[in-house]
This record gives sequence, structure tokens and C-alpha cells, in this order.
Amino acid sequence: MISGKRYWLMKSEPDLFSFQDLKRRKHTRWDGVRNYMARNYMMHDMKVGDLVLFYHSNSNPSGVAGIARVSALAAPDESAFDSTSPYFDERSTPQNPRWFCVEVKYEDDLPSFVSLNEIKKQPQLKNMILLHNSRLSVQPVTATEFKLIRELARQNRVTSGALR
DNA sequence: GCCAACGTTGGC
DNA sequence: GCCAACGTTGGC
Repeated sequence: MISGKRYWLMKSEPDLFSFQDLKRRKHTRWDGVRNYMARNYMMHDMKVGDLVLFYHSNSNPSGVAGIARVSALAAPDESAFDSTSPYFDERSTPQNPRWFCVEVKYEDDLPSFVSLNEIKKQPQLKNMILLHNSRLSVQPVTATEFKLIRELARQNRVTSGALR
């Protein structure tokens, strides 16, 4: 168990499911995660109310697109039971589920997109897991990191406004 | 589309 | 339980 961490970053490929999709749909099960570390964070550490940076991966540009919030605790990932799903895993059964996922809901727009490039430029963000384990799709962020990214999004908007 | 990084699988 | 082979993620 991790104590005191209440902020997360979750990756999604926007071609498959974007922040705008979440905003339209209001909430979604974070299904399809097939990595044990990411699963364990969802199963054991994520609590209802935790805030989430919704990150667009495999994208041009990649970066943080908006804010979400955990809206339900982890439950068995139904997509693993569905033989027609790309996330099907025959080793996971309703009697003995292997994969779990939380539900997240749309929380807030960011004043602007915060690209991976901008994150890399911030000395205060150099310890983010994002920059050191690019493979982990669900990861904790500190309160400081979360707030700084929100601040960057605000600054971006001010800057681009001033240039107009 | 390439490929580095790294998680997973399975033979031994 | 090691580790080589393989598959996947994700930045560029």
C-alpha cells in the first residue's frame, strides 16, 4: 500500500479513447490494462476521489490532456472475459479474475494541453515516473507534480493569449 | 515505421 | 529460478 498518494497519471491512446471521449461519456471503466504493476495500483491503491492526469500517449504531441477523478474502486475487468474483445485473456475468469480496473469520470478541462516536451523541460518534474518508465500506463504522481502540471497548463494559456 | 526499453513467457 | 526469446509500448 502506498499512503498519502492521491494523484495519478493514466495513459490512453487518443485514437482509441481520448479525454474528449471521456468528457462526452462522463465516465468509463479503465479496462484493458494488462500490466501487473499498473493493475496493482488500481487494485490496491486507487481510492474514490483520487485525481488523475489523463495522458494522451502514442500521439502527436503526447501529453496531459485533462483532469479525471476515480469514481469507483477496482472491480474485475470484464473485457478479459469477452472472447471478442482485443483485451480477452483466457487465463482470467469470473471465478478467478486476473485483471481489475477502476472507474474514472470526467473532472475538469485543463486551460491548455501540457506536452511531454514541456514536462521534460521542468527541473521540478524530472523525477516523474513518466520520464523514467515509459511503459507504465497507470502511475502515481506527487501532489507537487500534479499542481505544477496544472500551473503549466495555466501559463500556456496566458502565453499563447499574449502572443495573439 | 523504426526501434529502444522493458515486461512476460517458457524451456531448462 | 535463471535468462533468452519474444511481444508490446510509446517516443520520435
